Amino acid sequence: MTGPLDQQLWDFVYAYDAAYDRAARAVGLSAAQACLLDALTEDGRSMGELAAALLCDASNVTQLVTRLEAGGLVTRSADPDDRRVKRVSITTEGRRAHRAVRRAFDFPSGRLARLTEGERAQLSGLLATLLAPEASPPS
Amino acid sequence: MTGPLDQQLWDFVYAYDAAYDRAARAVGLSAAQACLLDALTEDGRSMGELAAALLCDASNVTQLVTRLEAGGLVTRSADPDDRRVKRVSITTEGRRAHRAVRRAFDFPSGRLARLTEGERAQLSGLLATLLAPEASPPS
DNA sequence: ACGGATCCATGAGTGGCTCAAGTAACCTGG
DNA sequence: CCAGGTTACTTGAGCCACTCATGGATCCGT
Repeated sequence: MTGPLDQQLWDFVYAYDAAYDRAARAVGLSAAQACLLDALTEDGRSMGELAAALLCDASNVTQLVTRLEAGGLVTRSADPDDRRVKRVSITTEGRRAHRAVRRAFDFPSGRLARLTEGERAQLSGLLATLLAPEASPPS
Repeated sequence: MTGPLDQQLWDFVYAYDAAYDRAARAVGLSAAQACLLDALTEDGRSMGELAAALLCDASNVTQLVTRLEAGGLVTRSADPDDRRVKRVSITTEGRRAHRAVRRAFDFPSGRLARLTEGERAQLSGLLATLLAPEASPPS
């Protein structure tokens, strides 16, 4: 019993994803790289923290950071208190790229601008319901 | 001026994507492969039609179909009327896998079930506004 | 100081994706 | 009818994201 709403959701998510990908690519980044930069708003995060934030393997972060570092958007430095830990900092150019992606990613703001203030409030309420954590099953 | 609604949209899309990926992977497919099977509801589509439907390169479709064919979910056959064209058909097992993905992808139905009928109608209306094509610029 | 745990890197492997070049089949004009 | 252009797909090279297994360095508790 798959209704038109399911299709609308699919289409919306598809458009959203495609828009983000285009925004990142316009700045010369992949979506994953843009996400990593976004996770670096809080500067000086460790590789492990980034992996946790991005819900992926630490090894994946290593490679993403390596590529971003090669592009000069990010730097790696050993934590003085624990030399196992590498802290990643975003460079000035990295910050610029990050802002450029956010600017190019005009899909949400552009589309939401079609709604009235009241409609946005409605949507926010509906999303809050949809996003609420699952009811946890009894232990 | 990025508000909480933007964050909610991001979170929703993220959860939606992750759920689809998990559903596909639970059946032993990638998201892209599941999408291709989904595009094969209309059977006997050509490679080119699939590429157009998936908005990707024909070469990409070749590889996806090759892998799906190796898994026995799909077959390739030359079109008798135009031997350049390859028509792709979904096999019985392919149909089964496709149904399994749709069943495992319970995110939309599960979450939408939290809404009342009226709320779903609201959401549908909002999405219709958000998804409407851009106003075309004057020629 | 030893042994286990933690953090990260490396290497191998899979897949998705793109572009450029190739091949086979079709089609059209002379 | 056949030469040349077009179309449909494949192949190959290359990049990136991602995972898993392994390894090396550092830390920490006993």
